[in-house]
Formats: sequence, structure tokens, C-alpha cells
Amino acid sequence: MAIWGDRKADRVAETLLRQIASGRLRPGSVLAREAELAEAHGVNRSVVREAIRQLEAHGLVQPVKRRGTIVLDPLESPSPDVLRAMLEPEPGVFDGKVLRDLLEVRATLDIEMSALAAQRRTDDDLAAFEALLRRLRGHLGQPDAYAAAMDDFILCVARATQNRIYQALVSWHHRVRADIDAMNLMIRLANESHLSGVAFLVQLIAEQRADDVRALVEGVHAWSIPRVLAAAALASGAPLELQADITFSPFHSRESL
Amino acid sequence: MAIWGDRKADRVAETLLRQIASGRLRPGSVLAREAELAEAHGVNRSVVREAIRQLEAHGLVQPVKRRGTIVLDPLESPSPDVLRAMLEPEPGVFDGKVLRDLLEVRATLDIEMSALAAQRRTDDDLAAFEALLRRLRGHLGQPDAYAAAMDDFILCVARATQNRIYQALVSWHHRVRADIDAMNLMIRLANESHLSGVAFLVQLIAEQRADDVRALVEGVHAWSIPRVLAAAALASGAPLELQADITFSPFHSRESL
DNA sequence: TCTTCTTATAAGTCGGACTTATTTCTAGTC
DNA sequence: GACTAGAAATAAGTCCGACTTATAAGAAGA
Repeated sequence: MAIWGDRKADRVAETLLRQIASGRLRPGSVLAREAELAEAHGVNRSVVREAIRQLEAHGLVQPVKRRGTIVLDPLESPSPDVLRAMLEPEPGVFDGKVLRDLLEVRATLDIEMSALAAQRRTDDDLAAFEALLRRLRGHLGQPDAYAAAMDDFILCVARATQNRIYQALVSWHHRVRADIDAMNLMIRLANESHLSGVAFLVQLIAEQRADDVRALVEGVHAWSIPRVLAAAALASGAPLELQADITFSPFHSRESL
Repeated sequence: MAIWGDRKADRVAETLLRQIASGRLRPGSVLAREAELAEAHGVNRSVVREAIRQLEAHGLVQPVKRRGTIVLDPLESPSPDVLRAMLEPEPGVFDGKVLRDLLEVRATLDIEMSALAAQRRTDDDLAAFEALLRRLRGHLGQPDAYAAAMDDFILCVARATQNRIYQALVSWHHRVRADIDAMNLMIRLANESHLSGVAFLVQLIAEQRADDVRALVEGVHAWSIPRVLAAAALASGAPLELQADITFSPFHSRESL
């Protein structure tokens, strides 16, 4: 219960969001009147109105004069915050499938973006990559800083595609997965092997070897996805098949290129 | 100038959005005080507050007590509406690159989703596909209805992947491209050939031939992207290279499978 | 020089009045 | 009886002006 801030409007909005996301408030139904909501939550009507304005911006409701505020289908909301609420019925609780879904999408994006970046990167992009590599090296052994630098690295790859939609998509995906510990699990174990792998990727992009880039990134994800899922299952105490071999060297495919 | 509604709060929010998207208001700078904005726009402070709440939900600003409302980087906003504003400096005006970007991302999503759908589709999904095919057939010759049905078809494919992130991503992409005429250009020319191509795709998905599905969808996009771009350039009066051969038979690759 | 207190400021909250668009009921017309 | 025009009711939209609260920044003290 802390998606947004701790103002009253945020709390009211979050309460309504949970009710919509959980299906207690169905699409097509009508919210209580602003005045009623205000009374029910013990706040002023202005606060309720601000909350509704928030929900509207997230594509969850649609106020209509004289009829009331209509609830929309949360599945059709393009907001990452709403998606989070749908995926996370209780704070910190995800089913394993969501993890798989996120990793799957991330893999697709990474692969395509890396290949495109290899084709279109400018010299400025290369300079940015080098700067990121230095930053990563400087943060070895500091998981949080290293993970943050890796996020910036992905953004840098997105920029190098010269495709603004990919850039926005990366922001979107990032916001969905933010604070999902399991998603950051692998990166937190990063070591010199990981760093040298990234360096190799940068080199391939610099040489514009798009096919090799694709193969490399594909290999990395094929290697790491089952391991992240296994590790996450392990962490949550669920049964798992793939316990052994969770050592970190996703760039094993490097030699084959 | 009609991204959102026509309430005063919407108009104020949109004005500020344009200023942020165009760079007139820089990330890190501080908005005028609520009271000043209210006076400047000739509205009450409540209206300004609702507008700011909207912008906040779109990830554009961050109010901080005692300091004011800080402008964030619109490039990091995950909101499709904001992206639209960035891409569309004036209503209806896009540079051709944006079109390419959108089609590129769409192709990637379509290809991966279709392949996944082929692997994971349930019998319910197949039934939904068949229903959509019937609907498409019924709307042949009615471009708007046909296009709407095709949007639902894509959503159906997304559902068949059993991956909720893909489903959300499709909503996101749809909202970005909504009302961009050029994006719908190809589909508006749809004819029997297109319909039979879709039917063939459904068949391949039913037979779970993921590799063939991938090849088919890849082929369709490889064929249609340059033609959509050419047609868009033609429509906007810009010079173009690829004028000839804009007949619609994107499923030419069908026979090769 | 550093810490602690004060103060000014801008967002946050309040309550209550008034406006406007739209639904729905009512009454009048054919 | 069906149909249209108008009246009433309703819920969102707008406005006003005052009060509260957190905090950045400056003042006072150690």
C-alpha cells in the first residue's frame, strides 16, 4: 500500500485503485458520488476530486456530468502503476508467472534493441557506452549502484536504436518492474564475468555486428531466465527443479561467436 | 490541442504539458506557484491543483512542499499521452521517423507475440480467433469497423500468449498510435487477400507451428513497412522513392511456407 | 564553525457556495 | 396514444477564502 504518495488524495486514489484492480468495483459501474466518497474517507470533497483526477489520468475512471464517475476496465489501462496493482494483489506478493512474463518481454526488447543499436549507433552512443562501462567497473561489489548503472546502460542501448518508441518502452518496463526484488536478483550477483560480458557486447555493437549481437543477447537471456525463475522460487520457498548451477556466467555463449 | 478533455483543469494541464514537452520548461526547474498559475490562467487554485495532479500521474511533475512543483524529464515518463505530445509538436504533424519507429516496435511485438501464441494458445483462444475472423469477414468493405476488429484481433493474440505484460504493452502501443491516420493506412485498404492471410495465420497458430508463424508475420511486416512509409510520405506531399507497387497483398510470403 | 531555533513559504486541506450540463420526469400538443 | 418541449433534479465542475503543515533557509546561540 504505497504505490503513490502519502497525501490524503493519494490514499483515496489508492484505495479506489485496489478496489478496481481486485474487481470489487466492476468496469461500467459507477463510483459513489464525490460528496459520499469524501464523507466515507473523512476528507474534503476537493481531496476526492484530486484523487479522481489521478485515477482518470491512469485511465481507470471517466467522470461524466450528471451520471457520476464511471469505472473503466483496468486491463485496458496503459499505466504501469495500474499494471503493478493488478499483478501485486498484496504488497510484495507476485505469482511466479508474472516474473516469467516480465523476463520474457524484457528479453524480446533487449534482443531487438541491441541488434538495432548495432546497426544505428553513432559515435556519441559509443562514447556513452564507454562511460557506462567505466561506471560499472567503478561500482563492482556495490550491487545497488551497479544495478542502477545497468539500468542506465539499457537506456543507453535504447537511445542508440534512434527509435524513440523503444526508449519510452524501456521507461515503461522499468517502471513496471521497479522494486520487484526478484527481477534484480541476477544483476545483484554481478561480478567481473558479467562486466566483461557487457564490455564484449559494447565491442560487438561498436563493430556493428548485428547478428552476433542478437545471438549474444539471446544466449544471455536463454541462460539467465530459467535461473532467475529458479532463484526466485527458491527465495519464496516454492518447490523448484533447477536448483543447481546458479553461478553467474551468462556470457558463456561468448566463445561460440 | 485536444489530448484530454475540455474542462479548465484539462486545458491548464495540456498547456503545461506542451511547455514541458517542447522544452520551454526544463526538467529540474520549478513551476510557478499554484496561486500564480491560477491567476495566469484565470482560474481558481483548485483547478490548477487538479491539473497538477493529472501531470503528476503522467510522471511529468513532482510537487514538493515548500519548494514548489518540480518539472521531471518527459523522456522518462511512461505515459503514452506524454509520448504523443513529444512526437506531435503540432496537432496532426509527425515527422516520418516516428512512423518508422512505431511500425518497427509494432513488428517486433507482433512477431514475438504470434510465435508465443502459437506455442501456448488454448482452445478458448482458438474459438476467439474464429469469432474474430467471422467478424472481420462481416466488416469487409467497412474500413473503420474492419480496423477496429483487427485491433481486437491483436489483443486476442496478446491474450493467447498467456503473458499479461504483452497484453498491457499492446494497450500501451495502441494508445500511442491511436488516431495516427498513417498507422491505419494499410489496414484501411484491406481486402479479401488480407482476410485470407489472417485466416492462414490463425490456422498456423492452431497447428502450433511457431516457426512458420514467425516467418509469416515477419514477412508481412517486411513487406508492409516500407509501403506504409511510402504511402504516408505520398500523402504528406513529401518526396518519396517507393511510389509504385502499393497494391495490397502482404501475405505474398504465404506460398513459400 | 557548527548546531538549534525561528520564520517564511508553498503545498496540502477544509467547508461551503454557486454554475453547468445532462438525465429524467412532466406537461402540453398533435 | 405517441411525441415533443420544457421543468426539475442531480452530480460534476468551478470558485472563494481561510487555515494547516512540512521544510528550506536564514537567524541566533553555543
